[in-house]
Amino acid sequence: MTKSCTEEPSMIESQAGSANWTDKKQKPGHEAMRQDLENDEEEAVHRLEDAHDLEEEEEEEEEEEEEEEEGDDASKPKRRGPKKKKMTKARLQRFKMRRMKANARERNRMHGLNDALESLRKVVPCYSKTQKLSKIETLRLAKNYIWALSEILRSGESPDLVSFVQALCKGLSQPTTNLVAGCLQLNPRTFLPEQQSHAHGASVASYASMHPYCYQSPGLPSPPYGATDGAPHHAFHAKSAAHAYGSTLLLPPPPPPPPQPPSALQAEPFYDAALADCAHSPAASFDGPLSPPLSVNGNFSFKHEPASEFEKSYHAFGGGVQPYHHHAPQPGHHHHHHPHHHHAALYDLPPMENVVPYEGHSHHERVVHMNAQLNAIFHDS
DNA sequence: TAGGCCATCTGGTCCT
DNA sequence: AGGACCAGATGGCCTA
Repeated sequence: MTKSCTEEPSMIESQAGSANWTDKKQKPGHEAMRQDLENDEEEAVHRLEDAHDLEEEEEEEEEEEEEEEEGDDASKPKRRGPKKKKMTKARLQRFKMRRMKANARERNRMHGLNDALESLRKVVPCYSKTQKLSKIETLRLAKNYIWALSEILRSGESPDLVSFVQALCKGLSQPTTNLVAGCLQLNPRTFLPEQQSHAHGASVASYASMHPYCYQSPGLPSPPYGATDGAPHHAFHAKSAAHAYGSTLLLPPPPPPPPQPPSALQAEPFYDAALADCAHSPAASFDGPLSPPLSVNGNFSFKHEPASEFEKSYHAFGGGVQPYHHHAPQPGHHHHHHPHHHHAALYDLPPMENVVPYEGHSHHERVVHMNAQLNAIFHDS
């Protein structure tokens, strides 16, 4: 960054409200604040735009001013390079306006990013409006989730619950791991090596057979892949699609959800929004146009990461004990909404009662039901 | 108080 | 030139 001494943006930092904005941040929630900021921003921009009319006149004065300045500054060494223009009032105004517009754009951009992240939260396990996963944990969980589902398609086998949850939790912080386990109603003790044999007794598919009505599409919605490139749309093609693409796994859309008994809906308070969305439109929980097919390359594929810790622990849902890295980042103890304080530490052998089901029970059931459906597809076709 | 998370501002870079 | 994207800096909020 090359700052000229005459044009010093940091000096402008008191611009029309940046100080006010940070002050406001203290009070209301972020959502309310967002609106406040935008209002303030608009106001200020308008003010500046009004002031813009004056610029033309001042512009002419500037030229003269600059000439003068050149002359009487003989004591200082002359600066080489392009002549720096003095920050006159008009220029200052324009700079402020540019800066404010850029700030507004940047805010909107970040809001869009956050909205996208929020929609991602809704389609990975453990969504809750009130207890949000952090951004980084959302991304990690989503990555694991994609990988796990891809693996189901690739192998055509139903993973056992423990392995599935382990896969989901790979690389997540301890609190989030607890959360996911609780969310999927998995006894955290089953993560322990000595408990593995018990836990692996029940497969996802067999669990699904006991909970046939719990699948709901928002948890595993019709994904945004495959619609733009002629990839198979019908779930019936899942197996062939997965095989056809070899190491680049493409996830076909999941089968349509089975009929929902009213009870299943009622049991899903934290999916209400998603369910409502789904009621209006099957794709309502997704924003914008469909994305290209998901490629499970790079981080996920065996081909590219043949010995990753993730893969090893997962090993085709055969199960494995998730190692706990004590240096793993702790996502924090987050505001009012952070989930981490609501679940005892998984690795600390909490008493069972400390690990409460996460805001209902459904996602796990959706997952297992989906697995059962995938299995049915694999074995019937 | 420290640390995690977050929103915002900011200047640089790249692209159209 | 202007917008999008990015990363660094800053400061607030929250919990342990």
